[in-house]
Amino acid sequence: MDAKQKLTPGALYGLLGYRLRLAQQAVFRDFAVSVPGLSPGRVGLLIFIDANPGVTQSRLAEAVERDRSTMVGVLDQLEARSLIKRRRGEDRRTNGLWLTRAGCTLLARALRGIARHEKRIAARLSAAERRQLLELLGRISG
Amino acid sequence: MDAKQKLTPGALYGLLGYRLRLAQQAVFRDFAVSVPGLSPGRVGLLIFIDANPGVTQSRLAEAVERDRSTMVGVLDQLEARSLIKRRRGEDRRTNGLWLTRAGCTLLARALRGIARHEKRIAARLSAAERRQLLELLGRISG
DNA sequence: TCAAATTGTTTGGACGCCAAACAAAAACTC
DNA sequence: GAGTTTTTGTTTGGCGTCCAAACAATTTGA
Repeated sequence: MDAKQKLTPGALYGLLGYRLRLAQQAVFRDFAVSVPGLSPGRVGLLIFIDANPGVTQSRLAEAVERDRSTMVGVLDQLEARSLIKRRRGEDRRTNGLWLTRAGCTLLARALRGIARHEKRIAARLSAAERRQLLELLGRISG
Repeated sequence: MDAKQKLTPGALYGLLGYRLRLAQQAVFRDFAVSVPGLSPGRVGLLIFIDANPGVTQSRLAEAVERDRSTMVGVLDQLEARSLIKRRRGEDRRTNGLWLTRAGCTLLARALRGIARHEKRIAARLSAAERRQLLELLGRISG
């Protein structure tokens, strides 16, 4: 009942994958607080569509490194919430993607939340450290 | 057909959460190749149980920062594969966890796979960089 | 002794990953 | 131009992980 026996982390704590998961979990939790109602992944899509209006589903999926088939359901939901619209392209296989006005508005709000979020996260890192973290992460992503 | 219009990443690429996801995805993909048949999370559990035989479900969940309720199903599966066993503790609410012999064997094999995996990942980083990456990730995880 | 907390569990929901298949449309090949 | 191949969006199904709320059994604390 007294002191719980100490837990030895074993090899676990030295594993990159494990440490990445812990970090990502912490970041996502903070994100959820700062940007309610929109998951990191979804905001990412909105940001990307905003920066590339008319982008195709496949190219979007490729750009954010997600599966084409995963994209369908997510976009369905965003469309159902009237945040984006699809429009058939001249290549009639494709759907072009645009933000609706509501989507723009929500994105703007989300971006303010993200700013707070990033600020809170970055508070634990100096600017140089933050930059280097991104650099090292980039090296790992290939 | 020629040059696809360039996609501008927008604010996305500067976001820590996004970059963490990309890195983790890359690491997990490589992991899946190096350690077939066992997800990173599950190997983590085996490692932890091995280092802390008799550990309780709740304490295990807490240690690896997962939910108690998530743990149940995963442990069910590991037990169904005869990799671990549960045994009721003297506090009769608890289940103590141990690796079975098969679990030990599989873990040993997995650890060899992980060694290859980490080596391949670490190839993109110097030892110092790797150390610093872990340090920075730790800072973020809180 | 009685109320409160803990443990494992179930249920239900959400998100994201992947693989295999399919029809429509476009791009190639001959 | 006819026929094959490729691409695109889609559906389906499965897996892993996360979270919240509830519950019975058990232990702890008042």
